[in-house]
Amino acid sequence: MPELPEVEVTRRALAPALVGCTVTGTVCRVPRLRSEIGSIPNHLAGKRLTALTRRGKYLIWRFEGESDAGWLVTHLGMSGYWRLWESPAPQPDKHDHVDLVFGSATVRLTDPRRFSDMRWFDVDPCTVPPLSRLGSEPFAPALTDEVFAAALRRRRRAVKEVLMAGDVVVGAGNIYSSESLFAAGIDPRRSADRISVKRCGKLLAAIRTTLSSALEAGGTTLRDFHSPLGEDGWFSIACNVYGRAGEPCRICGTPIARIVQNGRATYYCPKCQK
DNA sequence: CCGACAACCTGTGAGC
DNA sequence: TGCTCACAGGTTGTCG
Repeated sequence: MPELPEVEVTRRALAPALVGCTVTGTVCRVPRLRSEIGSIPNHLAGKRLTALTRRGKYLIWRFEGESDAGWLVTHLGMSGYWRLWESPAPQPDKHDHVDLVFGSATVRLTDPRRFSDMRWFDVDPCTVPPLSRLGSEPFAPALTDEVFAAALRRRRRAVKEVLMAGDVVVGAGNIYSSESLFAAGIDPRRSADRISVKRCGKLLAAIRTTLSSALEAGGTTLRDFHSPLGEDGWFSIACNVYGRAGEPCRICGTPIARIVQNGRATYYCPKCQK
């Protein structure tokens, strides 16, 4: 569900409330999400959260204890979200799987589809898989037009699939990949190695604009995304192509096309995107 | 090494 | 109303 903007919105809501606080309790109501999570409470008990950062769509929780420290890495999958309660959380509902209690504050992970995940790391998670395999952060200054173009030139594969793979640049999922390609006027089926340097620059700018405007809007085009502070189900961003198959392109009026790439729906304007 | 595809789950909306 | 089917934001593992 959540792409980079939703994860960053989550991070920004949780960090001020929780960084510096110590874990006083945990509850796991399911034995596993995508992987076993039963051991998580053992790792967290009594540790202080000293940083909450993000890499791609992963949240990285740095915990420090008296004698040991480590990192909790969480991912929201397709349908997960964290909700923050400053006072004791209400009775758990059907899909409320994990609570992390920090004194009077509780963060609760809810996820109907259970594709979300959490894992404990004793070493910096960015140095080991799967995070070590991730591509550049979209807003990293080191990701210049030239670097981006050079990376795309090495891929003989549809550019939409390259964006989705996340090993060149992270953060744009299925919605924002389609939207970015529309904004850049690039056909999602075009092989990544056949995009000019100039148009690669345009695509990178489009990815940045798309993600940052979603972020500014408070994070979402997603039907059932819930922000940690309880502002639910927004529709603050009107998509230009995603989910609009058959509807007229907002630029030229041509019906928006829907195709499937690598098992995922892709939307584009056959006239505006070449 | 790469690409195609299944798997992991539940919920929702469309069509009958 | 109620059934069945297709499809949904992501990642990972397997097979050819």
